[in-house]
Amino acid sequence: MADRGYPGAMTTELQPGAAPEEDWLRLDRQICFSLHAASRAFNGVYRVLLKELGLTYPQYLVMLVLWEHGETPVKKLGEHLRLDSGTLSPLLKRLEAAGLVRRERSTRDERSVQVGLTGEGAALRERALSVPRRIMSATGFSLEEIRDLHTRLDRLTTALDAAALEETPGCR
Amino acid sequence: MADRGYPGAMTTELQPGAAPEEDWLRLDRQICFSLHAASRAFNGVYRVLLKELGLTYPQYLVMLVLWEHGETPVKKLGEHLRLDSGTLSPLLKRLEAAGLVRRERSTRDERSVQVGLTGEGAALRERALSVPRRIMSATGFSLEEIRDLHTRLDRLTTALDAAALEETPGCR
DNA sequence: CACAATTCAGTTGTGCACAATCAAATGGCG
DNA sequence: CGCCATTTGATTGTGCACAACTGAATTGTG
Repeated sequence: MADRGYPGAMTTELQPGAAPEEDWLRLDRQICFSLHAASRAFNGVYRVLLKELGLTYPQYLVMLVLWEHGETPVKKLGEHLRLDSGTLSPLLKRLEAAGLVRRERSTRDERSVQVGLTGEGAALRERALSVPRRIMSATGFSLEEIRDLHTRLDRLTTALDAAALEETPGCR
Repeated sequence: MADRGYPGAMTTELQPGAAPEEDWLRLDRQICFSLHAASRAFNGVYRVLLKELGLTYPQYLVMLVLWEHGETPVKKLGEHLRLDSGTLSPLLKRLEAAGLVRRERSTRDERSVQVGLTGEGAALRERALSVPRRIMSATGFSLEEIRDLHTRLDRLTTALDAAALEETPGCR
């Protein structure tokens, strides 16, 4: 414990191109790792808050989409949340088993499955209203800071997604 | 796709305390979600880069610790990475099966298991040296931006961890 | 119409995250 | 010594993430 801080910061002043690759290895761990850790820390707080709603964090994300947009096909849910059917199918079954959503095949296109809210699922929204404020206060960040962080993270995600596509071996 | 931007930004100007809780719900999705998405996007890029090393991202994190600190007990690994034995035990077994690490019970304290590098595991470090630079370039961020982001994320993680402890029902 | 390509959800398999529980080893105390 | 709390890793169970594959339905093309 108590190993916060930059392990590379003590060795060199890190001018671009001047640091040996050794230092990058150490700094790197801090970059990717801090994001990883922040994501899990967020998950931990949500876990506590959402337990009283009977939701996991990804299930909460699905409910947010349904509360905002109403009935939605699985495909669209996946686009909103960037999740594929391998993740969504079992997750939606659990939400259905919990009585929060309905799943039924579209009559127009038999390939599509429409996901909608049950009365219970729609009612849960009221109890979820306090969650965002409590999360906000848990971060200790101001609204402006959160916005700024959000902008940076979105930029990061866009860049990383693009890089992953270029880098993928069978894709050039 | 193309739903980047703040869904709440069009409705109100979001002065603290002035926005109705409805808007918080929507803004919230963007905050937690952008972090979640960034984390998975990072994971995606690492997945591509690390495939040629035969490592997953969490396995790479373990190797980073071992390359930096040498032989380490499981307990210490967990503290460095904030992971418990339920995650580490099977992960380490896979690394052992891949011939990259050794696991052996300490002779001093039979409860402790020391994890060390094999020759192959130590040699892998050379091939991993280029990873951080490639990740850096994938983000498109400057060193300064990365540092700044790192600082914010660490602050966020610390605040969230503290909040989770306070919020935990059986802990007050 | 027939047939190939595409779209969409589901299934399977692997791996990570974490809570809960267990068992063995250790160390302290009477 | 005998007993008990603590430490430490392992195990089990649930749920998410994602790749690869399956199969049904739809669409495009000749």
